[in-house]
Amino acid sequence: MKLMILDGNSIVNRAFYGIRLLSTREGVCTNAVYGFIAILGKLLEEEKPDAVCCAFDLKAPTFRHAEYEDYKAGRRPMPDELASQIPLLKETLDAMNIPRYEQEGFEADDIIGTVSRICEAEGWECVIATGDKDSLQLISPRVRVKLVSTRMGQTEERNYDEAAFTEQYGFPPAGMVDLKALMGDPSDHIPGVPGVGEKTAMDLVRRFGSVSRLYEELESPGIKDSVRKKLSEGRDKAEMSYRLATIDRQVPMEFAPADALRREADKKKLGELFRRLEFFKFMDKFGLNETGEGAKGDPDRPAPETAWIADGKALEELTGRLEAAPFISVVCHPGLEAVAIAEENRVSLVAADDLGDEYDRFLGVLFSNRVKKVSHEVKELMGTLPEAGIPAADGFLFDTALAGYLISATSNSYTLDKLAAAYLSESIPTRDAFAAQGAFSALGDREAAGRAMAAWASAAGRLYGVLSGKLKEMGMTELFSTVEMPLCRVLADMERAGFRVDPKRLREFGEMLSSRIGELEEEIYRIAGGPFNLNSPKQLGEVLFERLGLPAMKKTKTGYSTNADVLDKLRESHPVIPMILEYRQFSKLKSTYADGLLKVIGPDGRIHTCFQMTVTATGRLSSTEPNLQNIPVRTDLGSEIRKMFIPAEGQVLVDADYSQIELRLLAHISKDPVMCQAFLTGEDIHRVTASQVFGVSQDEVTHLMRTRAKAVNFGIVYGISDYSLSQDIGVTVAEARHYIRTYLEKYSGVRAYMKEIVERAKHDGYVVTLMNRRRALPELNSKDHNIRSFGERVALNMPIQGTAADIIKLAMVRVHDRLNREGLRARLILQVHDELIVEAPRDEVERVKTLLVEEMEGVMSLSVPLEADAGSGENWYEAKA
DNA sequence: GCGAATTA
DNA sequence: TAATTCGC
Repeated sequence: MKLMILDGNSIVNRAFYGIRLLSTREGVCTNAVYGFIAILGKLLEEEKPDAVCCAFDLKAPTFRHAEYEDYKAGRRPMPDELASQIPLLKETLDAMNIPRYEQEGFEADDIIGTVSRICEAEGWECVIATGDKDSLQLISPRVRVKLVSTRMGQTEERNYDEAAFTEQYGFPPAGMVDLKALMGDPSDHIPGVPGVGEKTAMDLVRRFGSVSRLYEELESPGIKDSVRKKLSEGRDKAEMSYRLATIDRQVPMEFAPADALRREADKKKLGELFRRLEFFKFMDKFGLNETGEGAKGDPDRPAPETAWIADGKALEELTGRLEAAPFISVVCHPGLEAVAIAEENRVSLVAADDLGDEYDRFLGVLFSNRVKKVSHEVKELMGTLPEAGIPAADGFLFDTALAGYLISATSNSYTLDKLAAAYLSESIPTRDAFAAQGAFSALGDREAAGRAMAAWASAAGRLYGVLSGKLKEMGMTELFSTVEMPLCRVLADMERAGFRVDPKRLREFGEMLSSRIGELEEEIYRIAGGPFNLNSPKQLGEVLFERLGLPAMKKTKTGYSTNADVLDKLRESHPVIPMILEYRQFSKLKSTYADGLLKVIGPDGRIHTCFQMTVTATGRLSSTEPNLQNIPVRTDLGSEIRKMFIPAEGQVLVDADYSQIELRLLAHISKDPVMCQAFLTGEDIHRVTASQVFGVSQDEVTHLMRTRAKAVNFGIVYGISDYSLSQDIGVTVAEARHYIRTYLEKYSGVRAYMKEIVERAKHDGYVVTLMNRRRALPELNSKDHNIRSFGERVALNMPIQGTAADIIKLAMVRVHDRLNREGLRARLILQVHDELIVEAPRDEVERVKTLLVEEMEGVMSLSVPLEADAGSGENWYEAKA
């Protein structure tokens, strides 16, 4: 029989320092518990012990403190982020039915020593899992030690039995105590013999076997005089150290190995705990995801009655109820082969195969404005419905993903199963359970898919109650229903419309780039003295800083930095540098833009980006597959790409953008008189800033001053640090700090705002935009100065950037609405944070320009005007005024 | 500062 | 995964 005993404190420590900080969406730190469970799982799998238990230290002083007051005095206190996890870990072990032992006056090691002694006595094999070497002294024919370490989230371990130990140390395990008695252990504050280090101590233990023998034979000629002197002077210390280092194997505790025999975990408790800690991976691993009693948040709630709608009569009844219900929730199979509809306490499954033509008619009613629906990822649903002949789905009350995002904008996913776990304490299948291909084909398992869809529909309906309550408490109901929900339709339409590109010109541009890239490559290899992979920063670094001997200025984690900043400083040092910079620019344009865009042109000759509504922490949208929000504009060559974005035949592109929206919002929010004045009189804000910061009149502002002032404005808006600002404008950190200080002296309203917003954020734990969009800021309470500073910059920046996001989103909803209402054929096709692009029939251009400017400027009335400029043209480059 | 894409 | 570069 085999027992495994874990050194709880030691392993949780390794886990904590070996895994980056993780926390739940409510900010509870979980990395140490997570790591502990991962390690435990691995150990159990490898060792398959018959019994498992865990030993912990207690805070109370031990017999060792009585012996030696400095004992462990030098230990750094446990960080709060770890201390808070210890109770969670103990709760986890309890739920797993793994006994834990702790004893006042003793350390975990003593408990381990005692447990292992009892095991030996009873003929059990004992495996000690720990991160510390202290336990190595316990090794015997029946006792092994597994030394656990974690590196970059990977668990590594070394096994020590008698043979392995003796091979490594050159003496038997018991000598470990003698070794420590001589060399000491700074981490435990065991003094050892002064002047005797590891080398000497190892040698002495190997030769004499033990401290007592050593002192008996102290006069032996084999000991150097200097060492003999140290030993004889340090005898007291050696003896005390010996006692401190010796593990007490006689802790008074009731223990029998059979007490720790493995038992099944308490699935209910463990499931609840893992849900709370958001350990969804472990839930699968521990089999806690089956819909059983243990998985339900509310055991009193009866499972909803689920039925397939198999005939016309049942369908008719359902249809009748839908229009009468205050709301229902809907989940669709991605191919629309089936839908699940949850009412208050029943779920109906409707499959295309069962109903023929009636199914399509049913979908028509279901997705009309007459049926009020809750669903998940409404924009995506709106994107698939046109394929089923429903181009204008309507009547969506609530999107659970969007609500989840507004409630906590910094989570990394808002899948329905995660929302159900977080807000209903309920475990439901993931989307794969029904979204897989072919669930509704002849060979598919439609029952299983139906069950999963029913679970989703039912959860979505209940999430509506919970999440809408939270939105209301947080004051975001209006933002949700006047901005985010309506935006689903706007974005779905924009995605479907797409942006036409000119593939011929794009290809030609790519070919031009290719040939220049080829020339550059050849020339660079010739100068560098041989070919290498230019796209590999690692190889480039080696060539530049080793082969060519250029001075390396910056390093990255893995080697030399070769970014544009670094290379630019080396521009004059070697003729190859400008070529590399040019190569970089060209290959970026070619791979990301020329080739990248060609790959995603649809059969309609247009590019359909996908707007993400739940990604950014500030409330902005993001754009993927492809990202149309980072099409080049800054350089002449890059902006060529914009000439390939064109309108449909007979149409024109209209482009409108906000002028300085973020700085205007800063002026409005901070009420800074100087900044407000600048915007009210229509001055050049960067010039004004330069004149303020450099203390000159506006006509005396030089180009360099304006550029730097612009960077400072930019820095304030994006919340960058003094360090990043110094990098940006190429001055020292001290100088950058000086600019910021002067800036805040001149714009004293901004300084006051900064102070106030940080204080409020600290108090509330979050910041909000003008429309009450929220971002939580746990960073402000960090003990790490860098993290706290980051939190402070976010506190300043998010209300500004987030309000800009609110404003343009509302403008989009209104523009979309007005284009439709006024019967125009013009369509919104793209948003780039402060810019809207509309494709308009030639004869609508002027009306559309006016409409865009009116709606964009009229979103809100602030203490400074919101200004938008519109232009038009035959391509994006031309249209951007 | 953030987010996306490409490349090794 | 890390480094780089594009946009706002």
